Amino acid sequence: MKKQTPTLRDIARETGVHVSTVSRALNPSNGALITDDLVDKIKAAAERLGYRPNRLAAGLRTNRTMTVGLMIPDITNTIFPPILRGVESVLEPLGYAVIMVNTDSLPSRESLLVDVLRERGVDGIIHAAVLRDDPKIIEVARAGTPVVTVNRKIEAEGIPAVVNDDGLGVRLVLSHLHEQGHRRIAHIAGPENLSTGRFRRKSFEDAVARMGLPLPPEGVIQSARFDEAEGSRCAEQLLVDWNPTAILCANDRLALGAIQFLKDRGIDCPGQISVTGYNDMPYLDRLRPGLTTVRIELFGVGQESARLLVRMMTDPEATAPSEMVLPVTLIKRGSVGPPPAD
Amino acid sequence: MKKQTPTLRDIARETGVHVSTVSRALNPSNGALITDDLVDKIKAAAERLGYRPNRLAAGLRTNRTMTVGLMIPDITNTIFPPILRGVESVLEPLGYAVIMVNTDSLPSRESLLVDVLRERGVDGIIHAAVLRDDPKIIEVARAGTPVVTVNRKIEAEGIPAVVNDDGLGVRLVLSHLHEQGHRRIAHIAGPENLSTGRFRRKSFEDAVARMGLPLPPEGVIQSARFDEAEGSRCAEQLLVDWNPTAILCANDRLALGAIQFLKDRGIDCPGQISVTGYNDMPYLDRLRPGLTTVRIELFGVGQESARLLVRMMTDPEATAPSEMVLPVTLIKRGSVGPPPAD
DNA sequence: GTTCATGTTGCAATCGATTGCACCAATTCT
DNA sequence: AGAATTGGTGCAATCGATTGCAACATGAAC
Repeated sequence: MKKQTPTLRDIARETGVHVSTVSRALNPSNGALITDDLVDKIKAAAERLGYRPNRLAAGLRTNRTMTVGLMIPDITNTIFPPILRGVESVLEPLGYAVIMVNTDSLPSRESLLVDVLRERGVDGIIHAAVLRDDPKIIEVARAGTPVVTVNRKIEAEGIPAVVNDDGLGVRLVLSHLHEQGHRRIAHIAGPENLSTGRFRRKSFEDAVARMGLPLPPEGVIQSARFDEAEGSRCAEQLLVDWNPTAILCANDRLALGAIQFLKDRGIDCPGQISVTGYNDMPYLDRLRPGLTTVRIELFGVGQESARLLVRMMTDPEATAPSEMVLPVTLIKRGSVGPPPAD
Repeated sequence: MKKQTPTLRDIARETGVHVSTVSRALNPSNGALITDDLVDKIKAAAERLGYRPNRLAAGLRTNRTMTVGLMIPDITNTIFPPILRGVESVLEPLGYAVIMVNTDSLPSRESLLVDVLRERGVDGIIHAAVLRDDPKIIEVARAGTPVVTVNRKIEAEGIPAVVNDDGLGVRLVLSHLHEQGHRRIAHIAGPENLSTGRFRRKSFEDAVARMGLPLPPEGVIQSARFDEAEGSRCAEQLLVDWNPTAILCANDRLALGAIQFLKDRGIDCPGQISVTGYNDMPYLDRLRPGLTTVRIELFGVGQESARLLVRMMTDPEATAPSEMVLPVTLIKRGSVGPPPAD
């Protein structure tokens, strides 16, 4: 009843030649030249039988499966779907499939999932969930599997990274706030174990210092996670410890949480306190107030990382750029206004 | 430099037994019993060498790759990430990996992507992007690959489907609108080639008829896509052709588009026209007005479909239920109010 | 008419794990 | 004590595609 999928053998029998000939006819890059007539005949037979190559078998022999692994923290986080589509947009036309896994930013899961990918013989890994300390992926990269990191980078390890220009993004927001007249600008920083969190914080502190603005230790609050609840908590903390006129948040979700907190307290945004986000999640323009934020190139980041990986996979000797920085854009909406007239 | 990953052979050499023994020791279900001492010794050696099974090789022999395919229209559509996580939450602990592909609801892509999955020997497919006419997936199912459809179903084909109770959802919304006093209720229907679109429309028409409400042909507008632009277009059309006091949209994005259109025209929602959505996308509660909608169980749908698929994959003889209907909830927010006092 | 180059195809090993079967040893049964 | 059972392990074929090498045919060169 269930008919077996046809193999090279079936085509060989059908056309009266050897399987190796069929293999070469169907895959010109494989080796010797086959007579045009024969090639046509074989291709016709393959078509007729509905032949589909068995990538398991090919992969076993060649060590190339035409599948790549994509590791992200959590696909329900709105910034990742566009990245995935970007990755797919370059890999799929080339014949690659992608196995995606969610690490939830848990080291234990990450380690486990790397194995899941390796067992399936992925040709390379795009890693968008890099943690501060990440021995496993480094080991994999050392063992010869091409690895590209996205958004976050592994310090000092020769693994290429595709990132957005976070330094610029933070400076753009800061300048905007400064122009509006803000001087006491606080920061809700992202989790310490994520390089985005650390890097944006450092960019903030550097830029603030360079602009000569005041920044007491209480002016920066460390969040534990990139979510709304943490945003609310940190905003409250800020209001207790300091009295900023603006809060620059390390991402949109923290900003949404902060704004929610202000609203609950009856504090007007942007009337009394301005708030900014980072990433430009979808639908942010429909909120009240619209969130002023930094747009990063998600799709582009996905594309570039995939292109980089393809280069590494196809030419192991190619020297990959260690870092690729994509531009960012400041998106002005309603959550920023001039500070209250004291 | 690049060290080869260890194989069964390496463990066999290390422990002085035959590879088949190693295989059996590491995989008890495989066959005969091995002495406990030997098992321990082999496991220790495997651990020490950092052995990871090569699923390609195993899959080639057994026809089971512990990989499943997940087909969705577009992961950037917010309803799909939770479904994916639901699927993953049951498959991953069982050792399955998932290859996800985006069809963009294009028949050509769908057909191609089914092949992408089959070439990689997936053990089953969860299909959340079923089109009205879908010969390819039917063929695959007939050939013996377990297939489960999600949200949308293939009529009359014995392929089990996991769906939300759309009939109930539509009735809940309609009753709510009716209670608020609405009598002229229009519908922006989803694309005709998607079963969600068709089914919700039918549910709407049936329920409206049963409630004895008026429904001229102009009261239902057919959208071409589930997106905001279509929502706007259809809303405009409705206002030209009829004058409803409420618009029941086939999904949230259509509703958002409709509301945006009303806002642009200076028509108050819900003051002059009430609007409802369907699906309960994230962040809808933060919009102005908050969107009244139907919450469907996305994560749950993912889980159930995965459970169903696992059953089909592990026990080919098991009779799968043809359909599994999950409950829905009406979520009341600000976009619905009483109709204007004429 | 050999010899040699060239082009085309077949042969067989290989990738790593699984599994039916054979085999041997230790135990149990009669 | 000899036969039969059981438990534990090895042997070798197998899954489907790839690929180095051998083999052959053809035609050119001398």
